[in-house]
Order: sequence, then C-alpha cells, then structure tokens
Amino acid sequence: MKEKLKIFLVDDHTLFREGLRFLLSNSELVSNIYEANNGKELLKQVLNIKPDIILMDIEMPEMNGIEATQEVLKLYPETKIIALSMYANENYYTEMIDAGAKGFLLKNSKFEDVQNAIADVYNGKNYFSPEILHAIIKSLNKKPKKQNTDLTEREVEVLYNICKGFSNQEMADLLYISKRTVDKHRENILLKTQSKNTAGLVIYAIKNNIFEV
Amino acid sequence: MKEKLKIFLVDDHTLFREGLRFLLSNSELVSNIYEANNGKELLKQVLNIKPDIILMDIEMPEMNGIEATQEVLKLYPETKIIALSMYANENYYTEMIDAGAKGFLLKNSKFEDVQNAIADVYNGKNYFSPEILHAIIKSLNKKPKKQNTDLTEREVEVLYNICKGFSNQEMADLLYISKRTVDKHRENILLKTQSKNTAGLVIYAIKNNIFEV
DNA sequence: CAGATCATAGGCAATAATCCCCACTTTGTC
DNA sequence: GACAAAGTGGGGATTATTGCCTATGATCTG
Repeated sequence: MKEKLKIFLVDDHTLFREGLRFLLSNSELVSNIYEANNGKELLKQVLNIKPDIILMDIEMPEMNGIEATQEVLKLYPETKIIALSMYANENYYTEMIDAGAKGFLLKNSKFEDVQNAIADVYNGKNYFSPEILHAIIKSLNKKPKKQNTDLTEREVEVLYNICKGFSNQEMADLLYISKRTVDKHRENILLKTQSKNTAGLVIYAIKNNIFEV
Repeated sequence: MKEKLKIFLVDDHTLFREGLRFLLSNSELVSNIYEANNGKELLKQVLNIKPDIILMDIEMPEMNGIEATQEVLKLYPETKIIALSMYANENYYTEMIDAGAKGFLLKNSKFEDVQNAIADVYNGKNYFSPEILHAIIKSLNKKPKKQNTDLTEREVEVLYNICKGFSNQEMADLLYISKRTVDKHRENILLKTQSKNTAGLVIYAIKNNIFEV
C-alpha cells in the first residue's frame, strides 16, 4: 500500500465535511484532503488533483453523486469512489454501483469503518456497510426464482424457442415435428399460462426462469 | 453473546470435516460439535440437537445443501446456517440465500474467517466471503440499465404496450390513432431494434428498461 | 387393464402481424 | 425557406397466430 492517499470529500453539508476532514487529517492513511460542495465543483478539480479516493455524498444540489460518479470515472477512471449516504435506499446503492462506485458507507458509520472502506477500496476490494449488505442480500432474496409451471417438458422447450424468436414453422423444422404440433403446443401454453399472445408468453417465460434476458 | 455454541458440520468429505472439527474444538466460541455426511443424516438429528450454527456443504450425495437448508429451516427455524462451498458459483449462493442461509464461506477461507462468520451469523448478521461478495456485486453490476435506444417517444409507448399484451387494434383504440399507424410504428420498431417478431421486441424492451418484468 | 397425460397431427377459419408500396402534416433546425 | 424527423394514415399481400374441432399411439398410474 502506498503510504499516504489523496482524499477528495464531496458533500454539500459543510459541517459534516469539516468533521470528516478533521478525522481524516489525523489518520495515517491520508496525506491530502480536498473538498467540493457538489458534483460540478468536483469535476472542475478532479483532473488537476487526481485523488486516490473520493468520498461522495449522493444527495447534492447542482449535480448529484450518481451523475458525478459517472462523469468522474469518464474523466479519470483510476479514482476509487466510495458513496456516503444518509439512507440505505435500494435505488441509491444500485445506481451508485452501476455508476462505478466501489464502496458504500452510511453516514452513521463509525470512523473506523470509513478507514476500513478507504483501505479496502484502495486495494481493489469492495466495501459495503453492513446495512447496505443486508439490503443487498434481502433484495437478492426477494427474487422468487420459482419454476412453478405446470408446463410439460415439450411445452417448456417450445416456449423457450418462442422467446428465442423462432416461428412455429422454424420450431417444427428444428424439432423434427409438424408445424401443426407446434401450433398445438403453443395453444396449450397460452391456455396454461393464461396469456393472450406472444408478448405474454415471453413475459411468463422470463418470470418463471424458462428464459433469461 | 452466549458463551459457547453448538455447531453442526455437514459435509461428505470426512477428512475435511475432521480437520474443521479439530480447529473448532480449539475455538473459544464452540462447546459441542456434531457431524453428518449429508442432508438426510442432518435432518434425522437436528431436532434432538438443536444446533446454534450449521456449517453446510452444498455438493453432497443423498440430499444436497440447498434442499437440506430448506428442510432444516422448516423443522427448526432458529438455526443459523452457513454454506461452505468449494466454488463461488452464482447459482449456489443465490439458491442458498433463497433457501435461507445467513452466510457463505469458500473452503479456501482462513479459519479466522470461519470464526468471524460464526460470530456474525450467530449475532443475526450476514457473513459472506470476499469472493462471494465480489461475485454478488458483479452480478448487480452486470445489469447495464441502459436506455440506449434510438426509438422515438411514440415508438417507446407502442413497444411498452406491446409488452403489456395489447394488439395493434387495441393500442389504436387506446391511443386514439388508426390501427394502420400502430402497424407502421411496430414495423419501424422491428427495424430499429433488429428484431424479427414480437418475442424479440419484448426481450429488447426488457433489456433496455422500457418494460419491467 | 382402464383412465389420464403427453406428444403427435390434421382441417378450417378468423384475427394479427409483417412487409412492401405510398402520402400528408407538424415541428424544429440550419 | 429547405430539409429532416416524427407522427399520422392508407392500399395490398403474405405469413403467423390463435381458436376450436378431431384423433391416434405411447407412457404412466392406480
């Protein structure tokens, strides 16, 4: 690990920023600390400063943390960005992760967690607060993953090929059966899945893990 | 924290089990250690023993760790189950999480991690090996969330309604335009999205976040 | 072995989608 | 004002799908 890191704080709450600056200035990990009020301010400075780590608030005026993360990583992809949020809101952390953040801390974390996050993320790992982790696991959990269909094997096969975009004639050629048989299967699938047309079939197949998007 | 925990090891590899038993027997966390070869053996004993923690292998003969986890939690929901797997396979951990496991360790973990996992999970937290965490984050990441379409507003609207299962005539009535216009839009959408039929359109819409399943 | 389910397949008809052609209006931009 | 793009709409034809009728052989189950 490089001795000392350049840390950039981006948060519109001055008092919070000052407090964190003080804590970080006493940390052995940190050499320089820079600050910005919002995403726009950060973007103006990031290429001159080339910070190792950015601690980024999400809710900010002018440019929020999600946009700022995307833009910063376009300009300077080497930066590691850790999100700092008041809330373990699912949209926040999924969007921050999509945007390229490597860590996610809640503002009620202990400073020790902040230091751990900085060290981990600087070393290429991810760091997420236990609360965030818990929320992520819960959201993984809520996908039912049911394959709760009373479709027969052949029907599942036909449905899968419908999703792949084959017409009944093409499937008939593919499966070495008559087009009329495929017609029949399709009709039965429509009935069983209570769908009214192809669109409904595809949606059903995806929901029931017969087809992956 | 309760002084000492009852730990149940479920793994078909005797040598691995013996090694882990030895390590655990020297741990301050642990009072009693129980063992089983597979899920069926575990189920026979679990209600008599009422273990605090079960360390559960996934790939086992007779009854695998995923089924075993589901069954154990039906019988005795208080048990905390930690999965122990050779591989950070996505299906493994998602299914184990769905089944109700609270932690997931790889077999190449350090014993220290096992102890941390036991402590965390016993205290109601989740514990996942860094490798697993990494895989989970990556799988969150791989959803591109792009709305990168050159479809016009009206085309997006039509595509959305196709996914809802409306026919062109129904959409025409819905949008107060001619069926021929909807036909035209649909034709243009097929062209622009390079789809060959309705199934392709629905898949495209889902991939591009025009429609949610 | 009787009955159910599954996979097979055909007839026939109506509706829906796809693929060409065409044209007109509105809106915004250079 | 010329041009492009978006939204509108029609003619006409082909192909796909859906819906409802029938029926047969295979396999499984009580």
